[in-house]
Amino acid sequence: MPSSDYPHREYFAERLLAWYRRGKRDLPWRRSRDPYHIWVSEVMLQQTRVETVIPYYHRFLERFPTIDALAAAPEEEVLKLWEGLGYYSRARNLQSAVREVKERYGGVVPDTKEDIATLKGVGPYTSGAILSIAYNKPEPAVDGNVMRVLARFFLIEEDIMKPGTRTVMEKLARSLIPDGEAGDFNQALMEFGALVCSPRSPQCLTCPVMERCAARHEGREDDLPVKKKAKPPRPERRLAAFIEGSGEHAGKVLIRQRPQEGLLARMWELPHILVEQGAGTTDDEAMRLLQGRLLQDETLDVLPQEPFMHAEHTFSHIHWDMQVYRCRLASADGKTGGALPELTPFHYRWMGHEEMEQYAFPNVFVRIFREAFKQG
DNA sequence: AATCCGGGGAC
DNA sequence: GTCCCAGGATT
Repeated sequence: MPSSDYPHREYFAERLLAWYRRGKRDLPWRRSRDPYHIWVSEVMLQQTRVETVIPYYHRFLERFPTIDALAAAPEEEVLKLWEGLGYYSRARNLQSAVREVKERYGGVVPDTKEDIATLKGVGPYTSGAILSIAYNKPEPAVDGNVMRVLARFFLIEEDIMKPGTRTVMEKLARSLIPDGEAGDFNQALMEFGALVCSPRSPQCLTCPVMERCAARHEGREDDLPVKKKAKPPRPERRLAAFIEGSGEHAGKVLIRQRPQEGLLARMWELPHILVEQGAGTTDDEAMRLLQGRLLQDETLDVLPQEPFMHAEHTFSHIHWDMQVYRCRLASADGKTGGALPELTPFHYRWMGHEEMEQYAFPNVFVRIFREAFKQG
């Protein structure tokens, strides 16, 4: 159905815009007009809450205030500033795209859909967000929030997980933008979704457009949007080695860097192995498995000593159940400086406690280190 | 169309 | 425990 057939479009847009201007939140990126700053905020906000992003946004722009600064930075430093935010390819893509802007566009963030959509990590949402917020161009910025709001007010019952539904939403959202008000209107839509038309128990009693909300009239605001349920994360059992050095490496812990691609790409971690679900259920068996597999796969000769701690971590699609064992190196003299594993996908290194700030770790390992160093 | 890619907060 | 969030890339 054509967007022009949806009723109360003008009412909806004007009321929402007025609501936004009456009491919009004072967010850090709303204090800047720099398209680069807007861009950074939008990438950080992908799948991430406003409150989570704020401290990262400040730290990131303090260190990389300009496109030139980010373009010139070492990649590890960018990754370290992203530590804990998740979806780390966002950081790599952002830096890659910033370098592209510097080289191809003379350091000016493009202001056309065609150009900006070619940048790495800039999809339909981020493209529309930058064009509308930074340049006030009448492009829709449809995220999960916007789809929820539109699904309710206009009673759209298609599954919002289907790509086709997104197209419908984008057309409708485009048709709603008041002349010359793209930036504020798009932000109004998202702010409204976050504060009033929330996923669960929407605040209909304070809603500025409740009178003409189709879902509200049908009493179905709790049933919309329709969204197919995601598959549960598959369980993975992992055994990790907390290996403390001796001799010249006394007081240090052996860490390794993950491969260039895939899950947690280029992040650092404790050496660990993936075992079958039923395997290593007793500590004795687990320690045998750990020793055997680290030797076989990584040519890393360790002697597991005792269970150290247990850690769980859930990604979108995987659940890690990780048992950590305190280990010693098997080599008698402890001299392993030239004998760290090679010819594996990982890069090994000794790390002193005070060197943690140089390496980016997934949160599950940050938690383990924090607990380990607390014990001394 | 389905899967991969983090982490945390609200309930 | 459950749900979902200011999504994008890859296949």
